[in-house]
Amino acid sequence: MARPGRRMGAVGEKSRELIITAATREFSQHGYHKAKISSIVSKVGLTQPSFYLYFESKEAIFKELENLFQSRLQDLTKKSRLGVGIHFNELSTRIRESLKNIFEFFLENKDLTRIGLFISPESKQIKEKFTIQITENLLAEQSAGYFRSNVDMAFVAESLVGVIMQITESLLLSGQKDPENLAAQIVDLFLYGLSSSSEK
Amino acid sequence: MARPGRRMGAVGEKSRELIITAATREFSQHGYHKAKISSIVSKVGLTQPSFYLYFESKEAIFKELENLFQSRLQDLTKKSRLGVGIHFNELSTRIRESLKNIFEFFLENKDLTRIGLFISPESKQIKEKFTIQITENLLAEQSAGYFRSNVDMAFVAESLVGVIMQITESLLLSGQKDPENLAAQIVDLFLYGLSSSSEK
Amino acid sequence: MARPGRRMGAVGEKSRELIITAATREFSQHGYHKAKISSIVSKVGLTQPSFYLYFESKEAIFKELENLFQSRLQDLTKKSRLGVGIHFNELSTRIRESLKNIFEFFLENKDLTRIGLFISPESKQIKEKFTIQITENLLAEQSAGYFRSNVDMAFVAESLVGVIMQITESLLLSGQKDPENLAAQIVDLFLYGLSSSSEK
Amino acid sequence: MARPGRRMGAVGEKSRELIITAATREFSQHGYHKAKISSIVSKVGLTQPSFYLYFESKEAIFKELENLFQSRLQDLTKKSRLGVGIHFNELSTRIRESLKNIFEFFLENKDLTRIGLFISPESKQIKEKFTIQITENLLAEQSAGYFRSNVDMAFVAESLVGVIMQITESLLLSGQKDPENLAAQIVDLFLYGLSSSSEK
DNA sequence: AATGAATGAGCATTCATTCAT
DNA sequence: AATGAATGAATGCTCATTCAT
Repeated sequence: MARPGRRMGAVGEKSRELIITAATREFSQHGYHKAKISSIVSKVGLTQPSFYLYFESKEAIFKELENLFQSRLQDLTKKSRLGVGIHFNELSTRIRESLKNIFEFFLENKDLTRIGLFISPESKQIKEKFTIQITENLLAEQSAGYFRSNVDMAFVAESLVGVIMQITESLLLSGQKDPENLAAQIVDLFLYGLSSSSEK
Repeated sequence: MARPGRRMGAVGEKSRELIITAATREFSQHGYHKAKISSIVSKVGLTQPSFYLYFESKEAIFKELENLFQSRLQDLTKKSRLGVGIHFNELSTRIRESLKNIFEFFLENKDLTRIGLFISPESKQIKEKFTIQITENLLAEQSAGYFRSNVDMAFVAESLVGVIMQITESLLLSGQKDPENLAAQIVDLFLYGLSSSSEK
Repeated sequence: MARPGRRMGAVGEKSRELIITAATREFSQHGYHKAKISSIVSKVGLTQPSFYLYFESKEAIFKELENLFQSRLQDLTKKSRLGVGIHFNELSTRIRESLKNIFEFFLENKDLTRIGLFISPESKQIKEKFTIQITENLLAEQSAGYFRSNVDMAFVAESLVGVIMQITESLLLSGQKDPENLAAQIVDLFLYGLSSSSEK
Repeated sequence: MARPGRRMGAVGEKSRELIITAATREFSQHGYHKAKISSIVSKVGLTQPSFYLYFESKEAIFKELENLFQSRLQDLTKKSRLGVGIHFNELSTRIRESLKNIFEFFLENKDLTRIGLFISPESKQIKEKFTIQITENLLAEQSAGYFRSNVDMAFVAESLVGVIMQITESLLLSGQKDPENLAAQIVDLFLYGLSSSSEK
């Protein structure tokens, strides 16, 4: 059994950190099953047993990465709740800002994002929590009268999450578009729809 | 695509079919790596080597399932191109119908859908092709004046695909909502958006 | 169990013959273990089970080929015993003739020869029997005064067999030299040796 | 050539050595295909996976044994080139000595020799190289006037190699004759031939 | 005379994990 | 803090062979 509660000196701390980084890359590139401990550890210049000095198991480090992603994402979402009483004009700006922040986080943490959103078997749960938070935000905004009252915000949240996932995978991580741009397009689409009658 | 050089009678054809079905379920439940050939064939009442009578390898049957999903999805999407000159009123009905068909297909082929959309490493490519077809459909509709001209249809297609994926995973396959309902909500959201100014 | 004692019609006889030929080639090219029944039989346009109509097993057909080679080789060697009372002058001619016959047989039956001499685990025994026959022939010739009396004919026979094997593998089957030529060189070497004192 | 990237201490070095020895025996007795990794390692008191700590694959260790045999044989042959200007009387003694050394090497490395000469699919190439070296040695000796000028030394080398192979298989490895004896007989035969006219 | 269908038996290889040092 | 050495457990795949038709 490994010693997860072990006291660590500076060197150990550094090794642990390096393993985390290497593992993030490895899992992101090869997926959970094809990722090899031996490969992770050799990138850092250590041998296999050293891995077990810092982590219980392959699964354990993977879960740690999942959690890391999830908690950072959560922090980000929490911040994005709109304050009450903002002007209607500011609305789209604020939402756009929130989305931009999320995309920027994804872009700055490509590998971790790939793990959390696309590789982890827990991705469904991760997305669910994400969806719930968004739903709450949207509901608040709907009560404030910013949105149509006859739209199911839970459904909108699911949709928004879907769009974010897809956009992230195909346009963001590939480098085709930048956060600002994507955020703007999403807001436009979700606020005004496609109908030619809403042409500005 | 059976093993090259092997002739098959009715019994063999049946066995092959049964293996396909069992494999679809196995891959859907356990993912590619954890799926076991032994498990697949034993469901059918055969032994391991029999598998290799009908398929080259584990990878080969998986690819066959991927292709099966993709080609069926493609057929479905092709059919959904709107004819020219329909009334504006019919538009949303027609789109709703198309979405409903897709969701119904997903629902009737849950396991295959899970493989094609969520398990296959090719899912990105599958979604890309799907997106391209949708883009084409949308562009035709945009030229016909049904949609705002200042919206990037490629982006809308990506978004739509994202929504379809997410909705499928969280609301459709879980049995929470039915195709009709989901199709209607999507159309409403995408056509009119959230803005309270578009409240009907 | 197969039916080796089975009555066969003309068609069966033909199939059996074709399998023998295909098997000879297959074993010659790939060795015993890598040779595949499926491969043999498909060359003939039959399916695997048909093989067992004519042969007990993979091992059985291989043994049959071994025996075929051995008995043909034996016949050849028996014929080459020199008649008594030939002139000393004729001696080398007669030996040369015998060797030429052997090489011609090898050349006309390349695949079978490869099996008998180089592939079969029984090749040692085959060569032993061959050696014994040659020893007998040589002893008769030695008693007749053709050869030095202070040379061990058993040893000479072993040597001769060794030369024949090596020459066959490296110069004959590869097509570099012809039987006549090889036979002549061997006779020259074995009769007169290398010593410059025997220079003619 | 150990597994790339693996460091080894004294214990590992020892294990590797033991596996080499066990493998040599196993391949020699059962041939390449019937030799089992499990059998090899269990002789050493290790389990299957340990094998892969020291060797890439079954094929890799076999090739290593082939190379080992070949390089040792080459060293031996190189040493046996006769110095210039030796007395004619010494000639046969020197050749006899060389042959004796080779036979002694074979005898001391029975299993390795069986692999290199009789089991390896590369045996033909191994013998070819051996033949080339012998040819060179013989040519030098022929130029020095020790041998008849009208004999093709390449052919003699092939013959000599053939004799050595056969004698090794049937008389040496079986323990029937000793190196000294065999060397003497070969020299006698090759130098003076059988002809009763060369009777001493 | 031939074959479609199926299987038993076997074997190399991979990888996460442990432990004494 | 790190590692050399070793292993348990698992699994995909091959091939000769059988048998009912």
